Amino acid sequence: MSKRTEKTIVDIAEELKLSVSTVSRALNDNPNISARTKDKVKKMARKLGYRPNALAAGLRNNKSKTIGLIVPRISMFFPATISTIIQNKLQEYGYNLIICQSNDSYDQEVALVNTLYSARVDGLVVSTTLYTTDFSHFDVFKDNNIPLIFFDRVPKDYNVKVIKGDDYVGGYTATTHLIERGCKDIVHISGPLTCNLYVERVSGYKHALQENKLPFKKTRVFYQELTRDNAWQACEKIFAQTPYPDGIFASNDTTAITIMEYCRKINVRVPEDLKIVGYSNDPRTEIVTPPVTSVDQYPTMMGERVVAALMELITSQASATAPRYSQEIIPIQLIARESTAGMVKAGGKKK
Amino acid sequence: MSKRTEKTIVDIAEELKLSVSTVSRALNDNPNISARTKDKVKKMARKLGYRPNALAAGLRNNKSKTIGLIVPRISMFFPATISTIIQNKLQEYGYNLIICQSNDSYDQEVALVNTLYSARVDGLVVSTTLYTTDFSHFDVFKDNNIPLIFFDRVPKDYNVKVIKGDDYVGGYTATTHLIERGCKDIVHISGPLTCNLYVERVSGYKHALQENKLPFKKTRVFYQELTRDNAWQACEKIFAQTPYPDGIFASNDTTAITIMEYCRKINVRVPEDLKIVGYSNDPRTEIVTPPVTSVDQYPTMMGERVVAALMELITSQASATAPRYSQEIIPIQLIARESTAGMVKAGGKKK
DNA sequence: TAATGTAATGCAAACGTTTGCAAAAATCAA
DNA sequence: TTGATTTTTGCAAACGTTTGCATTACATTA
Repeated sequence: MSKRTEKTIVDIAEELKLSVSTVSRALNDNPNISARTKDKVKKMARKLGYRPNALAAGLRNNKSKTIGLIVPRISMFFPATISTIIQNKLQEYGYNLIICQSNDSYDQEVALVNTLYSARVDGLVVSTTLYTTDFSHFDVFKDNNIPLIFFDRVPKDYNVKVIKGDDYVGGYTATTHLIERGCKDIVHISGPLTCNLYVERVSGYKHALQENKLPFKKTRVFYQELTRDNAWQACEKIFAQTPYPDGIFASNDTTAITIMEYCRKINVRVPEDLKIVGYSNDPRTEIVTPPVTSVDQYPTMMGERVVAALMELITSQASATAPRYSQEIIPIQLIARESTAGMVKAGGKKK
Repeated sequence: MSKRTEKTIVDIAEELKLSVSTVSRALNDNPNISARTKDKVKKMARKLGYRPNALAAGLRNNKSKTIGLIVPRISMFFPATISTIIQNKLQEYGYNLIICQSNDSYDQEVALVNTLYSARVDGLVVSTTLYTTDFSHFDVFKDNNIPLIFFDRVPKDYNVKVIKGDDYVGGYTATTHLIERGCKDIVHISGPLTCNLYVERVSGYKHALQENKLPFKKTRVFYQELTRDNAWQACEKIFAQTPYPDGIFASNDTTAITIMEYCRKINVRVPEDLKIVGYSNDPRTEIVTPPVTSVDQYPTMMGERVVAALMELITSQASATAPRYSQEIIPIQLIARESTAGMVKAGGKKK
């Protein structure tokens, strides 16, 4: 193939009548190489167009200066934002990031974990699939003491470093907000309970109802992948019979926005007849009419904390005594917008 | 560090009293290893928890089974969608993808190109910075005959494989559409002209005007980074004096949506008083009120073509005779929505 | 000038694979 | 059985770095 132009430190060494070790040290600014030699070496490196081979260095050092990231999909606002932060922060530390998407498929996740291990990443950051309940495929990383961090969608009962949102409080806050605005019959559209964060949000929802002496009705909670299609279908069920609910707490913004669309179609007014709260504070919540109340998860903060924690793990890797797991909780904040404005009318509404 | 649990093919070989070469071949399904040995080897590999070291293999083979991708940012709809496609497709071919963001900074782009080269990626896919006009930092890849593909934001006057949208036709179609809907005074908000695709769209805009005997006025074209803030500021200028335009062709959807927001604030009705066309067919165009007409760029098709082209380059790499550059153009399609509905009123409008 | 200490460089092994070539083992025909 | 094939395995070098240890060059002091 190519024109054999790949220069190595050996070429530099020969050119300069130095040994490869000296060249290597010079390029790495090793203190016991004289300034003069360093200079010569670097000049020659530039002149020859030398490019370090990270594979070789990685093999020798047993570290790749590369971090793996697995998220369900990078096209969703929340993971996308976090990926961006992680990527940019990591770059500052001189690390590359291999971003992978599991597409919410357990099998793909397993496969990715293995190839990332093969790539000898120096750390792995994961937000799991909706359906990951067995985490043993991550054992390789634990067993080999390679930094492993989960964020947002984190494992239950698997000892590991975790950075998550305050989902219980999120669910509680969203529901309480609806109640404060006068809602008495609140539907909750949740993700599947295989994913623990939804369990917590449901639990927050439930407690808010209890605290306000409102009944928790099983028929008022939906568990489904939070896609547009599913949201639409849920609406068809919800509005197939009266009484309509007067509030909906949706566990993501896609769902919330879709519900609004449906409401427009069937002439249910938001917020007058129905109040809606979404989750994640996706920027789309601001551009729809009316703007949707949502729960901000501080993705920037979460991303920064992930990188900080990762770097701690990496630097403390030698002292294997440090606890390699802990749970860190990022706060949430409810952003009230028009979709939950005003008080609901006394009598409620009907078809 | 770790507990020295890293098993290698040497361990397998010793355990089985075979040579490492046999083990290596067995694991790679080399045809002249007997089925029996292959079986034994694979079983033992599993038993020992062997994980191939991609770095070592990469060093030896001079290929990393990894592709680099540089995009301005993965949080924007178009590059995000394409990245997703590329990632998923590449996975099928057994390649990893290192996704990097230049954040539209030229210096970062240069740095990324270098580290990706160091990582010895087997190919590089790029959508450049808005401000990249010198492409010499990509020479390393060309010189070493490593597959290099640009998409969407592609270089001008730099011989390389290019897959781009039909931006001239896009600009032309969007403008013609506005004219057909009755607009006579059309503002165009373009990206900076350092990025060639905007040059082409402007040129399409211009020709559409000419063809319809409408004057091209310099004061009616804005060149700016297409952010929300800039869009808002542009609106302040545009609507600071009468007559208002009756149509705006914005070169991205963020801008189009922001304009609509501004119009609502100052009580300009869309589409009655002003018609708006965006670009990229971001899903947000569908959820705003009114939905925004936009130009679909078929990101899925583009992503698939990128991967296809990449694979061609990789497999034909040996035969360095194949032309390593060419231009492929992905069609566009105007998606008409409410923001350009109806005919504009005869007399036009004013403050 | 010799002795001593320090600063700078070199040697060679190692990281875990793959692969061309040579050698051994198995198979077959006579 | 022997020799000729064919199938299967092994040897050893190579990929481009880094690093512990040994060695050389230089500077300093007596």
